[in-house]
Amino acid sequence: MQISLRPSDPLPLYRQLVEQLRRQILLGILAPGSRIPPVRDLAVMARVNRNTAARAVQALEAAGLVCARVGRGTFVADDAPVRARASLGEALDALLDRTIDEARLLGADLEELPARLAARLADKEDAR
Amino acid sequence: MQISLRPSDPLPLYRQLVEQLRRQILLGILAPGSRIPPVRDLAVMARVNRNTAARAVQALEAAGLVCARVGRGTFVADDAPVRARASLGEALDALLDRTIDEARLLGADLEELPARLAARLADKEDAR
Amino acid sequence: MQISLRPSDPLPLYRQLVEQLRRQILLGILAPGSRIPPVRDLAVMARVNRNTAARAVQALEAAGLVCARVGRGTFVADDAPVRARASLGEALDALLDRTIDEARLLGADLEELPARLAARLADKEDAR
Amino acid sequence: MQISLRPSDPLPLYRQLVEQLRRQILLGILAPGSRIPPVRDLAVMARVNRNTAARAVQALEAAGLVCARVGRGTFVADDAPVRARASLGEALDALLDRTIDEARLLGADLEELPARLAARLADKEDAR
DNA sequence: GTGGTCTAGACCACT
DNA sequence: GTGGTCTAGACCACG
Repeated sequence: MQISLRPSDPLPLYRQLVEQLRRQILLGILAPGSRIPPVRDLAVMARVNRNTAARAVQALEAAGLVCARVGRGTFVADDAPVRARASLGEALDALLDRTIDEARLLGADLEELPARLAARLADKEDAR
Repeated sequence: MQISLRPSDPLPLYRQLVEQLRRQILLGILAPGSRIPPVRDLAVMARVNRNTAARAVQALEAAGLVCARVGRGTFVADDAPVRARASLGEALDALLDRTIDEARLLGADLEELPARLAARLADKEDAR
Repeated sequence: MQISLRPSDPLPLYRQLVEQLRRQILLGILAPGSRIPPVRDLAVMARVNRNTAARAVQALEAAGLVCARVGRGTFVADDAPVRARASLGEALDALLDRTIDEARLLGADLEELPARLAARLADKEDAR
Repeated sequence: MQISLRPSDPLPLYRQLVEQLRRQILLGILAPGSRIPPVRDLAVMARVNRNTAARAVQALEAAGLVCARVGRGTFVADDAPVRARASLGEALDALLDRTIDEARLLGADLEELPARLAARLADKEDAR
C-alpha cells in the first residue's frame, strides 16, 4: 500500500489522505473488516505530521467508512465499499459543479468546457 | 454594472472581485482607456470593506490589466483585452488541471470525466 | 516656451512642472523681472489641472524664484538665476544620494554604480 | 538577522521590507529551501504591524522568490537566487533610469552625471 | 474625491 | 503557531 500526496496542492494534506484511503477502500485494497495501518504508520507512509494523519482517519470514521476500537485499531466498515462508491459519484458531481461555477466566474464559454477538459486530458497523457 | 459575491465561497472575496472585474474587461463592458469605478464605490457595490476592494484593484494592476493614478482614478489598460484573454486561457487550464488531479485522487475514471462534465452542464441548463 | 510632462512618471505632475519652470529660469528663457504665464495658460500648456499648475507656482514662490503680485501677475525674481543655479547643485546631490541609498537597499555593488549609470546613459543615446 | 526600516522614507514600509528580504536571499543569508521567520516574528523585528509584514511576504511570493504553506511556514524558493539576481538588475536599471530622467528635468548636464555620482560615493566613504 | 499605506484586532483553516 | 482574509478606521499625497 502506497500513499502519495502533493504538498503544493491547494487541497489540504489531510483531505488528500482521506481521498487516498477512500480510494483504497473503493478498489478493495482495503477490504471490509480489515485493519488499516495505525496513525503513526500512516503518517510515516504519507510523510505527514501525525496530527494530519489522525485528522484524516477521524474524517473517515465520521463518514462511516471506518470504525475505531480503542486499544485494538481501526477497521474498515462492512458496508464501506457501498458507501465509498456512492460517495464517489456525489463527490465527483460536486467537484464538477465547483469547476463549472468557477469557469463561469472566469467568464469562460461553458459550451467549450468539456472539449477543453478532454484536450487537457489528452495533453497529460502525451506528457507521460 | 453590478457585482455579486458569495461570502461563503472558498475563493476569497477579493479574488472573486478580481474575477468579476476581469470578466467585465474581457467582455468589453469595461473598455480600454475607460475609467473603472473608484475603490470606494466598488466597495459599496460589492458590499465589502474599502480595503478589500482596493486589494482587488491592486491585483488587477499587478496583472497589468489596469493602471491606477493617485488622485485621478484607475483606468483599463490599452492591451487589457489581450492580456485578459490570455490569462483566461491560463486560468481555465489551471482550473481544469486541478479538477483532473482531484478526480484522479477520488479514484474516478478519467476517461469518463468530459462526458460527465457535459452531463452536469446539461442538467444545470434543464434546471433553468 | 514649451512644457512636456510625463503623467506616468512617479514624480508628481506639479513637481515636474516646478522643475521645468526652474530650468527655464536657469537657462535664461525666463529672465529676471519678466512675467511668467498665468496659471490658466500654464495649465493649458502643460495639459494639467489648474490646481496642479497653481501648486507648482506656489512652490516656486516659496523657493523665492518668483514673486506673485495680486492682480498683476507673477514675475521672475531678480536673484532667481543665482538661486536656481545654487539649488541645482544641491538638488542634484540630493538626488544622487537618494539613488545611492536605494541601490544599497537593493543590495547592489556600489562600486559598479557609476559605470552602470554611464552605460545606461549610452543606451539612451543610442536609442535616439 | 536584523531588519532596519526608515519610517520617514518615501518608499513604503512593506516595500522596504521586501527589499531587505530580497537582499538577504540574494546574498545567500537566506538559502534556498530554508525557512524565513514567521510573519509575526518579522513584524516584531521590523517594528511594524503583522499585516504590513504579511504584505511584504506576499509580495515576495508573488515574485516567486518564496513559497508560503499555511500552517507550515514560508520557504525560500529553489530558484530564488537566480530570480533575485535577475530582478536586481532590472530594479537597478529602473532606478538609474529614474535618476537620469529626474536629472534631465532638473536641467543638469547628463554627461557629468556618472562622475558626480562617483564623487558622491567617494564623499560618503570618506565620511566613514 | 482619488488611490495608497498603516495599524489594530478579529476569525479561519491547516499543521 | 502558521499563513490568509476581512473589517474598521485613520492618515497621506495628489488632483
